[in-house]
Amino acid sequence: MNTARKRNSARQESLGVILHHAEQIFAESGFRGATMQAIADASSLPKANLHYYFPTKLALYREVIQRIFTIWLEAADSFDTSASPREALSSYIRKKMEISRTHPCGSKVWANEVIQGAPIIQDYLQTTLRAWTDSRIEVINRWISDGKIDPVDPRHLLYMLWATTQHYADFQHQVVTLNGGKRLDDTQWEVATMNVTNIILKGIGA
Amino acid sequence: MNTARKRNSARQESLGVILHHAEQIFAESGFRGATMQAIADASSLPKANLHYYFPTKLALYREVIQRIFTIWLEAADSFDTSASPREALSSYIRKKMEISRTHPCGSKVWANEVIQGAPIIQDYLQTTLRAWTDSRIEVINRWISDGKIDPVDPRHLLYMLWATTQHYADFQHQVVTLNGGKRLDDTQWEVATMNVTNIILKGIGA
DNA sequence: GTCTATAGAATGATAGAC
DNA sequence: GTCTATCATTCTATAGAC
Repeated sequence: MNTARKRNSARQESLGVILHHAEQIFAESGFRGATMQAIADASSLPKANLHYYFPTKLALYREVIQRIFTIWLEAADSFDTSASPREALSSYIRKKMEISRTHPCGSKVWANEVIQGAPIIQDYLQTTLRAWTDSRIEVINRWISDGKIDPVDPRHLLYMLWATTQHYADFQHQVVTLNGGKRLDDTQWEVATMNVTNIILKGIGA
Repeated sequence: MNTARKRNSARQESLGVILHHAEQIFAESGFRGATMQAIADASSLPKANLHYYFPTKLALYREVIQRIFTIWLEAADSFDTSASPREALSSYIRKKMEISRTHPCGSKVWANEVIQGAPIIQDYLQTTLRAWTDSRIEVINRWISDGKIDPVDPRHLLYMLWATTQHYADFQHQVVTLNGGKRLDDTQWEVATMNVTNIILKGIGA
C-alpha cells in the first residue's frame, strides 16, 4: 500500500469512527446538548481531531443528518407505487421496522431534529419529503378510488405508518424497560412487525 | 389583600411563568441543550430569579416533568377498564389527541426524555408506567378471550396507541410543514382523531 | 422578591509542536 | 494526521445591594 492510500485509509477510518459516535451522542442529547468533547471521548480521539475533519459542530451534525437521509430514502422506495396495497404497505412497514432496529440512533437524531422545529432540515421537509408525501398520497387515493382499500385520509395513514414504526427506535428505552429491561429478540421483533402490519392492513380494509 | 397573600400571589405568578416557558425551552432543546438564560429570557426575568425559585436546573426540569406526568395520568384514566373496547379505546384516543393538541410541549419533553434514555424518569417507567401497562394488558387480554376483539398482542397495541397519538405533538413541526405551513384547524384535528380511531378499532376487529 | 455583578467550570474552536 | 495547550465565550450557580 502506498503512502497516499494509507493516508486515505486512515482518513476514512477516522471519519467513520467520528460519524458513528456523533450519531449516538446527537441522538442522546440533541444538537445543543451534544458536546464535541463527548463525541471525542466516545471516539477515543482528542477534541482537536474532530475539528480537523469537520470545521464546526454544525458541519458534523449536517453530515450525520445527511447519512440518515440516505437510509431513510431507501425505505421510502420500498413503498412501491406499482404493487398492491398489501404488498406495498407490508414491504414498507417491514423495511421501516428493520431500520428502527438497525439504526435507532439515526431515527432518534431525526426525531430530535423535528421536535426542535427542524432548524437544519426544514428545507428538506418542504422539498424532498413533501414531494414524496404528495406522490404517495396520489397512490393511496388511487387505491381508494379503485376500491382496494377503505376511504381513509391518505395523509393520516402515512403519519400512522411513520409513528408506529419509528416508535420502536425513538422510544426504544421505554419499550425495553417494559420488556423487563431486555432488548427485543428476533421473535419479538417479528411479532411487533406482524402486529403493526396486520392491524393497519385490516384497519384500512386492504 | 394582606401582605402574606400578596407575597404568595407573586410567588405563584412567577412560578407559573417560569414553568410554562421552561416547558417550551426544554421541549425545543432537551435537558442539556436548554439553558437557564434562554428560559429566563423567555420568561422576561433575570436569570438569578430562576435560581431563587429552583435551586438547580435539574430541580426545575424535574418540576416540569412532574407536571407532564399529572396530565399524562389523567389521560390514562380515560382507558376505562369497565367499558367496552370501542368505548374505552375511542375515549382514550380522543383524550390523548386532545393532549397532543393542547400540550404539545409537554409531550415533546417526555419524548426527549425517553429518547435520551430516561435518566430522570426511569424509576417512574419501571413502577407507575409498568403497573399501568400490565393492568391494561390484562384488560385487553380479557377482551380477546371474550371474543370482543381479535387476538392481537396487547403490548404492541398499546405502543400503537401511544405512537399514533403522540406523533401529532412530537412531530408537530413536520405535520404543520406538510399541511402547507398552517397549524391543523378544528376540522383537521377531528379528521385526524377519527382516522386514528377508525383504523385501529377496525384493525383489531372491535 | 428582584436585580446586577461575578465566580468557577465547561464549551466551541484554534495555534502550533510533533 | 495527531496531539497539547490555550483563547474567547458561555454556562450554572451564587453573593450581596436594593
